[in-house]
Order: sequence, then C-alpha cells, then structure tokens
Amino acid sequence: MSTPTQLTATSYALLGLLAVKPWTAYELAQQMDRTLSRFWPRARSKLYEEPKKLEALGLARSSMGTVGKRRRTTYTITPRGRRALADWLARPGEGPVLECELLLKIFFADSTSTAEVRKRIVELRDWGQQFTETNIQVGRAYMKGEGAFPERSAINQLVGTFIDDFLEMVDRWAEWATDLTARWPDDPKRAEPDWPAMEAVVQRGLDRSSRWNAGYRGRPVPPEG
Amino acid sequence: MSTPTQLTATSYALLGLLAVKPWTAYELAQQMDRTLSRFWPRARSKLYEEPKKLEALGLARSSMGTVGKRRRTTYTITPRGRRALADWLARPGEGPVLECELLLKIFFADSTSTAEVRKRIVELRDWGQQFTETNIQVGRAYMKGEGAFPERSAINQLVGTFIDDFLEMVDRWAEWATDLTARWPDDPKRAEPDWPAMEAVVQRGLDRSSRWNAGYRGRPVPPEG
DNA sequence: TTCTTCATGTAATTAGTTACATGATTGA
DNA sequence: TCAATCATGTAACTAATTACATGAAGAA
Repeated sequence: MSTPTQLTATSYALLGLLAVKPWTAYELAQQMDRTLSRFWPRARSKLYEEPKKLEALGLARSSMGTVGKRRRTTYTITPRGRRALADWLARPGEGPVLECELLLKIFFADSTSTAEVRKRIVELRDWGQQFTETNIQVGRAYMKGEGAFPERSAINQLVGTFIDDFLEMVDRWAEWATDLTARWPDDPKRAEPDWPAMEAVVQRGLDRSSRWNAGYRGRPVPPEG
Repeated sequence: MSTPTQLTATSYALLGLLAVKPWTAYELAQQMDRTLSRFWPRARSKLYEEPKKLEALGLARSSMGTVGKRRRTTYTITPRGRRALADWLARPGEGPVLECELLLKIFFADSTSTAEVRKRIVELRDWGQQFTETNIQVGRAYMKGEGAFPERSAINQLVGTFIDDFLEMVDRWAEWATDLTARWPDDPKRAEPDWPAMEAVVQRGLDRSSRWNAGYRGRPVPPEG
C-alpha cells in the first residue's frame, strides 16, 4: 500500500459514495451491495480496501471511532477528492460489459441435449425474477419517500430504469426462448432456425442504425461503403 | 502450470470450441474474439494459456506443426474432454453479470452537471451502435448460408437474439434517457423524477412476478388439469 | 527492400476473490 | 447464557490484464 497506484473505477465508485455523505467502512460496503452492485459488482473485502487507497492519496480522510474495544473507521471526502471525482466524471467511460455463464452453456448446446438447454433457460429466467424482487423493493421505498437522499431520486430513476429494462429484456427473451426450444428436437444440432425471426432481428439492428445516423449529433457519420 | 488447478468457465469456453472442431491457438483466439467475447470477454493472452491447461489435464491434446521455423500448435479435444464438457453443461450456471462504467458515472450525476450526464448517455448509445454493426454482420453472414457451422445455426440464433435484445434495450433506454434529461435543470440534484414513469417500472416488475408465479417457478409446471 | 499486418506467444503485474478471524449486539 | 447475526476487517491466492517480443507473409 506504500505505492499509491492509479485509481480504478472501483476507487471512484467509493469516492462517489463519499461525495454524498461520510460513511463508516461497513456502511460503504452495505451501500455498494445494495445499489452499485447491480452494475458494478465487487467483493466485500475490496470495499474495505479501496477507501484506504483514497486516504493515502489525500482524496479522503478517516477518523477513528470505537465500538467497545473495536475500532471503527469513518471516511470523509476531501476537497481534492471532490475535484478528482468531478474530473473522472467528465471523462468518457466504458460501455457495458456483459458476462453470462448460462449463455455460454447455451451456446455449447451442440455438445449436450435440448433438455439441458431448456433447464439453463429456466435458470436464466429465475435469476431475473430473483433480481427483480430486490429491485422492486428499492423502487417502492423511493416512491414512498423513504429514499434516503431525495436529491438523488431523479438520478436513481435513470439508472434504476436501465436495470429494470435489462431485467424485462431477460424475462422476455427467456419466454421467447422457451417457446422456440419447445419445438426443437432432442438433438440441438438438428434444430432448424426460425428464419423469419432471424430476419426480423437483423432488420431491427438496421433500423437502429438508421435512427442513429438520422438523429446523430456527435461524431461525423461514417461514410457508407 | 505443474499444479493442474480447477477449470474455470473460461477453460470450458475453450473446451467448448474444441468440441466443434480442432483449431490452432490463433484460430481459437479469433473465434473467441468474434463470437464468445460478446458474453464472455477475455483478454487475448488468456486464450493462449487455457488450452495448455486443458492439455495438462488430458482434456485436449496438441500437435505441433510449423510455419517456417515458428511452431504452431493445433488442439484437439479428447474423449475425456467431451465428457468433462458434457458434465459441465449439465450443471446449473451463473446468471448475467453486468458491469458498466458509464452507468457508474451517470449514477454520480449529483457530483457533476446535467451536461456531462447527457454526454455519457450519448456515449452509451454510440457504444450500442458500434456493437450492433458487428452483430449484424455476423447475423447476415449466417443468413446467407456462409455460417461456418450450419448445425449450429439455431443455437446461434438463440444467443444472437439475446445479444441483440440487449442492444435494442440499451438503445431504447438511451433514447428515453435523452428525452428525460432534456428537461432536467443544469444541476441534477434539482431534477424531479418522472413519477408516473417510475410507477410504471415498478408495476412492470410486479407483472413479471405474477406471470412467473402463475406459470413457472424453477421447474416447468404441468398444465392445469 | 522495407513496412505493415498477421500470427504466436511469454512475462510481469494487478485487480479482485475466497477464506478466515474475531469482537459486539441482540434475543430466546 | 448461549447462539446467531451484525460489524470489521486481514491474508492468501488466482484469474485476468497489460506490456512486451518476434517471426512470417504480403503489399508498396
């Protein structure tokens, strides 16, 4: 820890939380778990480590309290910390990274049976369901005005909707995939694609391209080949 | 490498490719990049390492060829490898893990300006667009019958649709978010949530729950009767 | 011939995870 | 007063990434 390395997005995630208010290490970890983990999942232990790095770099300071004879650390952001955060927020960011083992298993369907594929699809749907439960609770709490930080409500809606859009998408896909594979023979290698559906997906992608090229206001439009 | 550690999902990803046909290390890496990276992204170097592990465990064997005076390794799956793969495929898998730095930056909007948030939203949309381009090409190639493995067409449709559903979702979200934030004041902390929209999202989640509880619940429920 | 891109890796480093440890608090 | 769970971390390990290196093939 003597060498203060470069900050990672995870460091900034913690720093961002500290910008809202000071927290103890435990509260920080909790908060991460509850909110950020949906699109920036990290192990618990990491969340105890990072704040130390922030402090070493002068972006936060810590004050020790005690509970009985255990120490308890509370972190507060410094002005330098706020500036560092603002700088980071003003730089471009990375797009979504999706990782899905279930999809991987489905992708290798030709080395197993259709029955197994169907199981994986059900698991995917169940996963979305589980996730939805907690997401709803958060959303409802906010609507009842129990949200801890009312000045963050609109922001929370923005990202909360992204997450729920994703969950909705997974659910719909799973439903569609269930129907599709219901008509598959036992051996996935002998399954015929649903050509019209495939055509529709390609078309949809092309439509996105058009809409994008039509209304685009950033970079120059790439020349058509 | 002398201690043959446990196989990871990444190992199985390579093993799965080998089940299709033998490949050289380079071809494996290419294939990963082109197809699997969409839902199982890994660095290039990793893809050269893993096959060695597979060989050490007797799940693949390698034959050395040469190009000039450089060696070139071709990997082939063994019967044990096929069994290991089938076993893995028959076990439950992990659900999606979503990671998005842009969303993280948007989440911390209260430490920056609405203008910055809008930029991040545009970046997210651009990202989807970029991704869509390549996705369409793959899809079109398949439809023209240029797909290298026709027996995998239906499977590819399954996962390809998942990816495109996701891209479509991102695009729609970005469009919605653009509209919403167009009405935000300069300071995101003073932005009011769109309450009806928020209510709608919660309702949608509840609807998913109902549909789920009605129909499935882990295993396929036999039709009422 | 030289330059660039394709092909094929190895080495060094690190971000992140799993496992472990233990005091404090609560409630049965 | 005992067990469970909350709170608070540290240590060991590893999966994965970035950086580096270099031969081969084809283009200019």
